[in-house]
Amino acid sequence: MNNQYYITTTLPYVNSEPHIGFALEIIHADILARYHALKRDEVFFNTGTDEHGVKIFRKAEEQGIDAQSYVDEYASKFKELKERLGIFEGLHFIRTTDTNHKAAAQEFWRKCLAKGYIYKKNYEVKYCVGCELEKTDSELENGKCPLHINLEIENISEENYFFKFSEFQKPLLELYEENPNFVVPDSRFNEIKKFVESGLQDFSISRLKEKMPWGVAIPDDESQVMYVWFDALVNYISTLGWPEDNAQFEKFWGTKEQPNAVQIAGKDNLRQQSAMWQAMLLAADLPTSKQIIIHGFITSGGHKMSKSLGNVIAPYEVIDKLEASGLNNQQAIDALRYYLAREIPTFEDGDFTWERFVESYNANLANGIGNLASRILKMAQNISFEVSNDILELNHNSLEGVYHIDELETMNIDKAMDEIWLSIQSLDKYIQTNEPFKKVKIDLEAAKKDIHYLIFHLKGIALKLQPFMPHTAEVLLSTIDTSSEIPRLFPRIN
RNA sequence: CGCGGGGUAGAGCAAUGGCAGCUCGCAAGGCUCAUAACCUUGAGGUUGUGGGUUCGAGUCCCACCCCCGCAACCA
Repeated sequence: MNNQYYITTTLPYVNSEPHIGFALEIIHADILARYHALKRDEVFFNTGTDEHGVKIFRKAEEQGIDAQSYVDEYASKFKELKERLGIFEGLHFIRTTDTNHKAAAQEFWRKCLAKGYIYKKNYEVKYCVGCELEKTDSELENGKCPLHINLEIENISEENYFFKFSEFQKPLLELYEENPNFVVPDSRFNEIKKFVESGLQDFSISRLKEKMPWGVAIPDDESQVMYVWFDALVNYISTLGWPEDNAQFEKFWGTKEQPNAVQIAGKDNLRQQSAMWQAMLLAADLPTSKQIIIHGFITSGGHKMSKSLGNVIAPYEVIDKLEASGLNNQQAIDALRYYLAREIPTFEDGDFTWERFVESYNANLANGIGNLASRILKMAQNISFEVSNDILELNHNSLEGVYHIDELETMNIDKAMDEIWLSIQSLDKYIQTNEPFKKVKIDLEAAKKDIHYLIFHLKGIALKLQPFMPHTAEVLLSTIDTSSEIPRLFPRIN
């Protein structure tokens, strides 16, 4: 049994406001982090912000402020996610502009360079004179800039540092071979295997400083800065204090014999996390990750969220809307957490619309757990039910000996919640079948037995809800244990 | 011949080759502890199209149609 649990999200790029897709990722990670903390594992939970690169440099220029002030402002917005989404207390938040991160990225670079995996090469840049910007192939249509069809694209050659990705085909395939659960779900694992099998090309990992100074300085070369990807990926270990704090690094990141790091990422990040970053770790002679969990995207009304479609959903917007419907902040957070964890399939794309949200909220939170708690607690109150010791002593470690949720061990967050809602349903059925509300008038002892059964199992449900909906779980637990005033967990909304 | 995922009830999804199911929504009945909540029952399907294999196909094979991603230095 492992006593250390490391989990990290990817770092969102700070060129826009927090997006509900990232809320999904951090909430998934949070559920796993909380789950392991409840199992008494020592948890290191990392997130942060990716702050270098040309896009940010330009945005700051546009706004007429320096890049550092620009990223400072955005980083604080992302830091707020912790409070605004009810994230785990011990969350570590790293910024790629942190001094220790930059130093770590440079040390990482030196290691790769020393091993001979970094070299210089001419890099062909496609440049649109009209936009005065570099363009990638995917941005071009028929070899022309779609915004300036009348202009020819110019090819400019510049010297960049390259990473010898091509040398890692075999090592990566071996890594995949030896770790049959390296990437979940299987469909994504197959996708990355195919990609690696099809051949790897070295990629550029630097930019000319004179054109784009907003990056980590390259050791012993004043003329270039690191390409944002290279420095950003290093955050997963710089957050642990690598390279200085080797003890903490090994404790949480693990060793070559026993890798320990779990990473969660969106499907757009499959290659970067499960191939490029792993190759970089191998190049630097460091342990690889243990597992990469790939989640899907949230669509909005069946379409990819995009600014031009105007269907982007911000997590704060959902919370504000719920508060306007009469929920308090904590209830709103748990309601959002519920939807993201249960209604969005853990490994697939899922849809978010306000209509679906309301439907699911009313069915499962208001009518489900909310109403169940309310009817059970009311019956208990009516007969002045006294909480017995076996109920008081019930805690998360007494659930089948230790805290354990099967479906969470395999990262099936939505399925884990399905199980909980099956229990909720079965308690509703129990009440209907046994009718303790009738027994009260005929046979008080029998009614007490039923109510004891109900309260006991309601507390079990509350314990299982802890990682998913921490506030709801806490309210339920304290209400049961202290027989305090009956809360209305989730009022109906419309 | 670029790669991958998908098409099943109004919506969202599930079904080792063996009676096509679940949740929401909808309708009827029941119950009164509860937040017009809860329980039971019901309606709703030619499983994208056309072939094939098989005693038997949503599932396997072939062809086609449609949708959605990705197509690598755009993080």
